[in-house]
Amino acid sequence: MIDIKNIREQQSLIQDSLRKKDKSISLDNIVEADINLRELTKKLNDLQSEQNQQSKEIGILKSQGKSDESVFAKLKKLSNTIKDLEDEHRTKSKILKDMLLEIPNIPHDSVPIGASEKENVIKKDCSKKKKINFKPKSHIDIAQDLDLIDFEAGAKISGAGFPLYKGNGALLERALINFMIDFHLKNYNYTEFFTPFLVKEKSAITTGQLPKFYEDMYHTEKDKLYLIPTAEVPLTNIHQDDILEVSDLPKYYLANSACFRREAGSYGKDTKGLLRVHQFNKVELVKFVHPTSSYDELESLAKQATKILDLLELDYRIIELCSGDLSFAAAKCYDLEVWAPGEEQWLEVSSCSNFEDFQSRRGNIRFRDDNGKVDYLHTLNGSGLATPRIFAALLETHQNKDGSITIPIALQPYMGLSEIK
RNA sequence: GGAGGCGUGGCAGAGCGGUUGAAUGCACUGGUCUUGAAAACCAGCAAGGGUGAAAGCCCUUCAGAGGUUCGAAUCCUCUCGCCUCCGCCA
Repeated sequence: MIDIKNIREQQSLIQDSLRKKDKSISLDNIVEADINLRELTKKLNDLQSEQNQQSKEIGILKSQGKSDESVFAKLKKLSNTIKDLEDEHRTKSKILKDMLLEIPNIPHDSVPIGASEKENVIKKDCSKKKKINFKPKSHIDIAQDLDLIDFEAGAKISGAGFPLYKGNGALLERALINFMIDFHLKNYNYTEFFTPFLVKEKSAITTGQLPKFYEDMYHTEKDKLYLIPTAEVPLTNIHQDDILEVSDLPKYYLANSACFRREAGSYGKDTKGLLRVHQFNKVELVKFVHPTSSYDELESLAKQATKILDLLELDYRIIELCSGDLSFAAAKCYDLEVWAPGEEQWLEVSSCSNFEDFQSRRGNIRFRDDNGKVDYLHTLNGSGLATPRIFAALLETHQNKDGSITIPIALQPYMGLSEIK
């Protein structure tokens, strides 16, 4: 959420910035609603002040046994006027807040300007272009040949997009998760969590999934809970409504979780295999940091995630997203993509974003600085990493001509195997 | 699912429907004292909004949302959370 005060003071500047993300955005309605609301607030405050004062006087008189009931009728009228204004105020604040919740975050100045993913910038290509001197199979064929995933059974149980990992496939999935968690814990100062997978609406508003992307989320009708699309949601909301001490920052949190995505609007795209599924596992990294350090933290976050790819011996590149491709809540974002030689395409396996104070404002996550001043902190998150596409790229990259898969050395202790055949 | 209890400032814990944003204690911050520290003593110590150059002034907030009343932390209703007992269950 953008601070209404900023919008008020520099509407055109902010609007121009937002249009780098989405050309159709206008702040006119918001500014008008804000002016309107403040007028109402002032009127209401004045009346409340009057009411408070007069009620106090009555109290004093009464304590002296000199109560004068003749003013009651007048005050009753005032009281009713205030009630009406309060109703109006409530309604109008809610409307303004709802409008603000629909406004995306402002892209950072360093973000390249562009309308779509075509204008994303390849920041670094770290692929070694490992030679495969035979026609590589797709991960779907490999998984079927080695009996790692039963897509049909998954579809029977839950529908398309719910892969059923089996045997060494299930083992590989588990190994990947454990390897990644251990790597982050061993090398960086993270606290591990295991979170709820269902969250309240409020939590999904904090991180920016709601209200705008309601259609993308699974939710339970009776209890009005939402299945998390990423552990970012519960992790970030750990500090909902908290005021942290500056000495507690930065805080680094990590969790593996199942992630649930309806993928509404992408029917027919990547329907086969592991490239786009409704449920997958992801190790998520979340940072709560001081506002002055958040861009340094973003660089280190992205770097950290790439180390996993190095250790898994995968070809990857780092993409700097252009303004038009930035997600709703992000001010700046790097995507990591791995090369899948069977599919012959780059697969997004991680998104590392700085949200600045966008989420902290929504979730009321603040810190007290050295001077005792309270302010919103900055939040970041990054996948470290999402398994299904890693799983796919790993099979396709490390396949051998005889159909077997060589397990990267870093993963072997977790598999107890050096190859799958 | 049934029965009951509870929810007040960073924490603990008062609070008769009327200057209660809220006693008191602890913690914290500043000061006095001390060679230094501790102790003692003094002072300060919520967040949000509006207005203002600032000091200040005004408003809101005692889990959340409504209601009663001239006036609500205090009374009523609902919701949420926590605890205890019973039932069910991994």
